[in-house]
Parts: sequence; structure tokens; C-alpha cells
Amino acid sequence: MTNFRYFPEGYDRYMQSIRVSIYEDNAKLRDLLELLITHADGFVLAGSHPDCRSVEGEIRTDAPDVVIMDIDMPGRSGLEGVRIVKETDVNIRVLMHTVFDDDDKLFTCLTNGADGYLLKKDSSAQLVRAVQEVYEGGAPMSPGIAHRVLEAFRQPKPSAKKEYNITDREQQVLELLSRGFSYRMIGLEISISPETVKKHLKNIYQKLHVQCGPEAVAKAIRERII
Amino acid sequence: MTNFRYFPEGYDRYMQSIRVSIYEDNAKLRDLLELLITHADGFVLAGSHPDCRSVEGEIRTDAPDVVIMDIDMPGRSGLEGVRIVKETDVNIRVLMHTVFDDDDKLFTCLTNGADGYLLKKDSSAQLVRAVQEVYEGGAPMSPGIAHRVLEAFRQPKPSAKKEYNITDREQQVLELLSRGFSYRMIGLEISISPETVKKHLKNIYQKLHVQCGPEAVAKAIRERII
DNA sequence: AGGACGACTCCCCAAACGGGTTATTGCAAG
DNA sequence: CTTGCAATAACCCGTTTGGGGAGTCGTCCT
Repeated sequence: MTNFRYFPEGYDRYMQSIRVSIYEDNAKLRDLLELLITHADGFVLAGSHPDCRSVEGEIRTDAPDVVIMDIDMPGRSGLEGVRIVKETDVNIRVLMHTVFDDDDKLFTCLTNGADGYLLKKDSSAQLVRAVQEVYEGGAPMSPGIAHRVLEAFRQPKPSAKKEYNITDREQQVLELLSRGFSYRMIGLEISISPETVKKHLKNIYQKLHVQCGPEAVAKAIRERII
Repeated sequence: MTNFRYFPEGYDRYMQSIRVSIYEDNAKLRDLLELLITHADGFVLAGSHPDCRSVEGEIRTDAPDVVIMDIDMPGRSGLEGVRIVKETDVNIRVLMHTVFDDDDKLFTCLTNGADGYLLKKDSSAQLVRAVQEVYEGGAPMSPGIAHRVLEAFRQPKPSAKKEYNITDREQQVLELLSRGFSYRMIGLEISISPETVKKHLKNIYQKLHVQCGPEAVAKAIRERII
């Protein structure tokens, strides 16, 4: 974190300011954001646009370090916007700024490459701090958002296994199947008859409501059973 | 965020203070943390321990709202510690506080249920703020940590697909296989002969270096090809 | 004592699978 | 313009898979 206070007054004229572009369809809010950026120390407004329709070109001419991106915009949403910005130049940091806090939009943004996710209800001061932080390689998120991101990592493993009543032995067989073992090889591996392997798999298919090996493996992995 | 300044002096005597337990093997740092918590407004020290050996019982008697957890401790690491705390009571927030910033330890913590991850190089003020934030349902993380968490969501999809030279058609066939379609059904679905389906799968198995359907599906899902 | 259930084994049998081989079409890169 | 490759299709042939059913043994719970 650069501590501006340790520099003499006016020092920032000699250092690189952070170039910020804004994408926000609401004119009033966009004006407010522009004001915020132009008046904050160390920032300069690189561009300001009401939608993402021409984002590829705008990014090239604006040459921003950080983009503040709304989601709900006419023509092309910020979900696409962030993907396009990142395809144009991965070094540009994209900070989402939206009212949406549903998992669907959140994780779409993240997979598309967003570097931060702020809700509009957060304060202006927080937004300015977030722009600084995202520029410095951080990942600012509203508290509730960060919490949901971490929740995505939690293991729903034991519950899923219990949900389908998969036994330890069945899980073991399924795991070997997913590693390319045939019934016979699985039998040799865990010292049971291939017929028993088959029986276990029959039970697994019933419990998971699937038809065949590949489908069972897919479901087991997606539900984190194996 | 509760704004204490709006309450009359001494108001916090009437409100619930946040109970904090500390797990930290370094005696000097532990003392410092104790001091920090006892002197901060709105916090009360619920317990302070040099390791996680008896964490189950301690959690019950201390009854903390928030646990500050080091990772590198003798006997039982904080990685296990966080898991055990969460198994004892999911409502207790666990804030990791460590020097480690490697992906391995980080993501182990997160899957084990950690609610925040601060590096020891962060300031005391940040730590106090983080305890408050984690108590309020946030997920405080050091900037670099948050960034790496978000990076984990980025799609390595196209690269993995390119890595193995899987074509669009092959991906489509593989996806249907993972949904329980037989060769014949896949053929009907995408209007090609089951023999062609077989041919595609033969190529897929070669490209992915696998033997059979289940293994191919497992690899494809894990490598995010499908 | 009886019942439920997990783990285990075996049989029959039809369908599905997977390896090998060969061949045509069409498109794109060299 | 030819070489390469994806996509298509077909054949043979042995093996694997998966759906039936029928049965033993041991443990845990009622």
C-alpha cells in the first residue's frame, strides 16, 4: 500500500495516476462516479460510457488501468463486458459495481475474470478504496459477497454421500471405476470377485438414479462424492 | 457495520461484546493478540491457547463467537483446528492468521471452513477490523489472498481443451456420454451414425490418454473440458 | 429371536463397448 | 495443389457391461 501522506504536497503530479474507465447506464450515477474519480487524489478519468456495445474499441483508446463495470446495461451486459475487457487486455483490472447479489451473476462475473465485486449500497469512500486496492493487485469485495465466495469452497462431500446412501465400499469401487479400472481390475485391486464389483455398481446406479458408468462418474464428481 | 460513535459513552456495556478465542503457539505474539483484544472496544477475550490439541473442549468452555487461528502449531495444525471448530459449531467464525500464503494451505483452510484469511504482516488495526467483519458475516482476506481466491474461479477451459486437441464435436459427444447416453442414443441426438460416435470416442480416449468412458468423463470434468 | 442391511458370490444372457482396419468427403494450411 | 486432419461411415471380433435373479455370512438394532 502506497502511503501518499509520506510524500510532499503535490508529489502526485509527478507520479502515475490510476486511469479509471466507467461503464454505467444510469446517467445520474455515472455523473456521480465521474465526479468521484476526477476529485480523488491519484486517479484520472480515462473514459465514461453508458453501455458495453463498443467496449473493445473504447478500452483501446481509453487505455484504463481499472474499469468500474455495472452489470445491468442495455445492449450488452457487464457480464459480457468483463469478459471482453479481459480478452482485450488481461492486465486491466475490472471492478464490478452492481445492485445484484445473486450467486448466478456473481459467479458468472468471476469466471469471466472480474477482479472485484462491490455492491452499489457500499459507500463512495469504499468504492475509491476498492479502485486503489484492485489496482494494487487485491480483490475488493463487499463483505457478504466475499463470504459467499468462500462458501463455494466448502465441502458438501459427506452430505451428498449420505443423501444417496453411498457406502464406503461403493464409493471405493466408484473411485476406481473413474480411474479407468474394469470390473475385473477393480476386483483384483480390492480383492473381491468381479461379480461383486458388478453388484456394487448395480446398487450405485440405482442409488444415484443413473444408467451407466460414465453418468455415475460424472454425477459422483459433480456432487463431490469422489 | 455498527457505528459505535453514535451511541452514548459506555453504551457498549449494555450490548453483547464479541467473544474472541486465540490459537497461536508463539507466546510473544499470543500476548500481543490478547492485549489487542482486551483493549479493543466491543471485544472480550474468551480464551487463548498455544495449540489445538484440546480444541474441542476449549471451544465448548470458551464459547467464542470468533476464533483467531494460526496454522503452524505443534501437535495439531490450524488446518485441522479450523475443521474441528466448524464441526463443533458451524456458527463460530474462524479467522486464519498466518505467515503462509501458499495456495496449498490456503485452499485447505477454505475447504475446511475458514471464514477469513489474514497474513501476519497485516497491521493490528486490520486484524481488529477483520474480527469485527467476520463476526458480521463478512469474509476478510488480505488483498493478495482474495486475489488468488478469485483466480481459482477463472476458466482454464479453453486451454485444457486445446492442450488435448479436443474438437468441438468430440467435446459434444463426451458431454452426452457423461449424461448417460449410449453410442446409439448419442448418434440419434446429434444425427450421426453410432459407428461415428464410436470413432469420436476412440479418438477422445487416445487424446486424453485414457482407457474407457468412465475414466474419460472423470478426466474431462476435472480438467473442465466439459 | 428376528429383521434389516452391507458385503460378498454366482449364474444367465443380451446389449454395449472398444480395438483394429479401411474409406470418403470437405476444408484449410502449407 | 497436395498434404493434413476433422467428420463421417462401415466391418469384424472379442470383451465388458449391466439387468435379471438367488443365495451366504455377519453385524447391528429392535
